[in-house]
Amino acid sequence: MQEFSSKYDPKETEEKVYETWEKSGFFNPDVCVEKGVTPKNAEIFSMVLPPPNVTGTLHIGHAFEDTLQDIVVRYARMQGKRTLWIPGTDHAAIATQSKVEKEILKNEGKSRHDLGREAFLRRVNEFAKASHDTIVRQVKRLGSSLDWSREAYTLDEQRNFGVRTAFKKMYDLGLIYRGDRIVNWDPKMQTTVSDDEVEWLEEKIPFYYLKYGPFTIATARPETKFGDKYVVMHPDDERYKKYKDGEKLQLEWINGPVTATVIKDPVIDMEFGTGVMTITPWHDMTDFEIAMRHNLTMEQTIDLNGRLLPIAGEFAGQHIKNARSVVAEKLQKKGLLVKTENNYTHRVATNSRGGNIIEPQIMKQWFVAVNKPFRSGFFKKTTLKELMREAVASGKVRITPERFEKIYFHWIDNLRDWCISRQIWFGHRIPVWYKGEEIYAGIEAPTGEGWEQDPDTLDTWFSSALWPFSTLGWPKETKDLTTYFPNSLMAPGYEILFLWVARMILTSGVLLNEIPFRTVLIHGIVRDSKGRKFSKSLGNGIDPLVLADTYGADALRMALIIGAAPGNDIKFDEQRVKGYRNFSTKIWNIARFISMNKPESADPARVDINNRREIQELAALKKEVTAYIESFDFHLAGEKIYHYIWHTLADKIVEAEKKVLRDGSEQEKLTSDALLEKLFLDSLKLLHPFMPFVTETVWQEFRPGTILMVEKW
RNA sequence: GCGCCCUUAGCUCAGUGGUAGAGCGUUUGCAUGACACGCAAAAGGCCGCAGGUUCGAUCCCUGCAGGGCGCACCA
Repeated sequence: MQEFSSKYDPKETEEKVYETWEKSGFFNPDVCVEKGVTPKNAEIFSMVLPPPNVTGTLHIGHAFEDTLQDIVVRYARMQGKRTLWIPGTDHAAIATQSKVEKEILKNEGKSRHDLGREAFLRRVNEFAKASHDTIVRQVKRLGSSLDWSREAYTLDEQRNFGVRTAFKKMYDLGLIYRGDRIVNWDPKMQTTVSDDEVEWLEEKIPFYYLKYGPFTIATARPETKFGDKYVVMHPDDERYKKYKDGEKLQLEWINGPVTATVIKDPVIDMEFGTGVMTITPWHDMTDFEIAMRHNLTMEQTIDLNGRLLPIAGEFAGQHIKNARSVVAEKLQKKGLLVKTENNYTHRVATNSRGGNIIEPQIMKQWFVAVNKPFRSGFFKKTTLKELMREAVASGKVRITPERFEKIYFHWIDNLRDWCISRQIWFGHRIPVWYKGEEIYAGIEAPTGEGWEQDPDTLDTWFSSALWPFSTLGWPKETKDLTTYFPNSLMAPGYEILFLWVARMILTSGVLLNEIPFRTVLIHGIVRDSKGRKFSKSLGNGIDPLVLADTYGADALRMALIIGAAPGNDIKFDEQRVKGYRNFSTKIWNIARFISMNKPESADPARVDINNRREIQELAALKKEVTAYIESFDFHLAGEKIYHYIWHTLADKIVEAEKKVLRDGSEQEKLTSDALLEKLFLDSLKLLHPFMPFVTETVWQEFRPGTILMVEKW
């Protein structure tokens, strides 16, 4: 055994240890089988890393997420399971594109159009590659035991083939369609975004009461109402009983006389405002639905750049955000403004990627139909919505903590068709070609002249949705797919339960007639010490690598895990990392103590210690820790083992050993030493999933040539 | 509006149907065969409020208050 240095330096040792693991090949379950570490018929444990976006670097939330997973994976591996954990990264279409666009604009004053599609994409890919390399380095630094030989990227060749295949299959089933529907349009980024990517922000604005013929209507957005020619009220509203559904009225409006039609619809809230409103179906989701129900004509008022169209008369060409006050002014001049309420709380739709205001538009886009019945071998006749619900309701997929199942169902109930086409360049090109009126959807381009591919790309979540099986080689019937699918576990944060988890269940159900994973372990968000989210604008970011370098990745892992009950947010406090750094040192010093005081003739095999109380105590602890890990209560498991090592093993047993060394007989010394070493090494095993680096380092000092990572639990 | 969660020691949080635990912090000793990133000890809590179930509730139920979040969306 080597001499233990007086101080444990995590920074120095951790990188070396990771190299040892990588060289061993044991991150790859097939190597474990080949080398006889894992039996061929061992139970399977498989998982895919939620792929980090290639938009820069990892933050502390990734460190938390990766640690959770690494604990499960290391535990499974030590349990003797055939354990696979696949790494990868996500191209994150819109997020990455907008990041690069901003950078190029800032540094070179050029837009993506100045560069052109091809040159711009080259730039984005370069950026993505650099981010990827940084991310991989970071993930390794934190100790994640991933099988790098199977690394995937949501935008690589293999995954692109999967995306095209998925699109084609769902198109053939009638589950992907092209249609004119209202979508969330970001005029600044010039693209649609899905409902789940819209973020509603509150703002205080004036609320206008306007004279609309015999009615008074209330609105927060007079600047959109030029084309309003339907006036809607509740069928049971006594106040407006004398107006009949479909009745036509002549009235004076912003730019002159219009013919208005009365519509009766029960969505109207009689209590709100005056109980009457006019509708703008082209630019409002609710209005659009009313118009669809009553088969009304719809007219565009705002163009795709956010400017008013000729329908606005004298205001045509004005940007929508400047129009409100001038339109209100004109209304007042015409005597149409009844009153203004100030300080009205309004919710504005913004794009969560970039924060621009959303102006809904009716556009021809590609959608996934969630309410359309279709036939599917396993699920019989169903809809995607039912399929998603059924997978969880039946218990085939278990979401834990359980409360997230309720949230999941609630979301499904309110789900609308998913808009999957984006007008950005970076991403999977939609596998559809046009020639005049002809449309061709296929995995490969059609033969023949004159076909032109759809210029749009797919929502990034469309490719992420395939992740649990695209990483295993689907659509090819690979050995990996038959061996490792469905995945045992998936461990995402609750903020992507809908964006991602639900959609993986969807695609897997349609394309493979199977659930993508058996268990979903949901975790919370890491917040700063004041409870705020980490964000660039607040500048409160903490670099996990700086922490790992200062205190050790082990310490960072412990600080993130202990005190974090499943699914709960955690407030991050650097003090805690420091505390667990001290614990690493403690372990190092126990090792030092044992090696310094080892009797010359020590041979553990010669002494029988099986009946010792301490052995049974540790066995009981092992049982407890195991149960906690099995139930995903890592915070309890980690605390237990931490407490045992420090306050029992070090404080009690090591102290007792000192007495034996001083006063005991030769035989007592041998027994005591054997006992101590056994207890120490066994507790290292229990701690290994949590603090893989110190435990491995110390283990290899005591058991040269072996690797703790693949020792039996 | 519908739904989910939280309220426990100064701080951050675990936890259990039998009147409570950790880390950090605080106080007091201590250079004791590894460790001051340490050792030994201590102080500190009507477990948000009000009812109910129970032999017994911090834990289960109901209501209330405060805080957080999700969905829907109010024109």
